[in-house]
Formats: sequence, structure tokens, C-alpha cells
Amino acid sequence: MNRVKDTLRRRIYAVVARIPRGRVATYGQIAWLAGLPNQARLVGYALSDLPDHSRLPWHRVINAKGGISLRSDDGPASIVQKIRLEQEGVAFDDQERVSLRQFRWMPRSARSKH
DNA sequence: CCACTGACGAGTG
DNA sequence: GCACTCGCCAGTG
Repeated sequence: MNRVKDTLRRRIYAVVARIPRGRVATYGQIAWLAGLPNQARLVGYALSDLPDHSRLPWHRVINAKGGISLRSDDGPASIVQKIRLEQEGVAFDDQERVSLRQFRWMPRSARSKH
């Protein structure tokens, strides 16, 4: 029985589904919002299990450095992720990194003040 | 049981 | 800001 595991995975997917267009979130951030602090790896694990036909905005999840984390950086998947983000208006710098300062998704529940 | 790996990250120097 | 270490957890051999 993998009921517990599946439940956690669903919670992760639920958070990812909330990321708005044109914004990004880090693995650690998703983990935190899903109630799994310090377990960013589980988020990566869950996303790697996603089927190709998934409608989830998985491409909006990047690492804490603002970069794309895929098994093979040269692989087509990482290119797809970059293209999709650029189409939403998310910009990459000359080091292939996104400015979290500018594009990070900050949910109301996590926003203390302005 | 142990070693290693993988869509990660905080802490330290 | 970079390089390293250590912590996390699941899956595999």
C-alpha cells in the first residue's frame, strides 16, 4: 500500500498546479507549501514520475539557484522547459538562470508584508 | 544491511 | 557568488 506516499504526491501536485503563468517556484518552496519542509528531493521525485501528457505546469518549478534541473542538461526536456517559460515571459540571463527576485511566485499565505 | 544515485537545499568559509 | 559538506528520502542492486 502506498496510500501515504500517494497522498503526499497529490499534495505536491496540488501546489504546483497553483503556480501562475509567468512565475516560477523552487523545489524547496513547493515542498514547504505542501507541508514537507526540507524535502525538496521528494518534489523532484514526484515530478519525475509525471506522465508526458500531464497538464501540470511542471516547467514552472526550478532549483534554488534559478536554474533548470533535469537529468541531462543537454537533453530535449530541459530545452522544452526553457522554451515554455520564455513563452510565458520568464527571462533567462546569460548564465541560463532566472531571476527569482523578479519571477518567484509568492502566494498570499506566504506574504507577510509588502 | 550497505553503497550509490537522483528534476534539491541550507550552512559555512 | 562559488565550492564543499551534510541532511533528506525513495529506489535499485
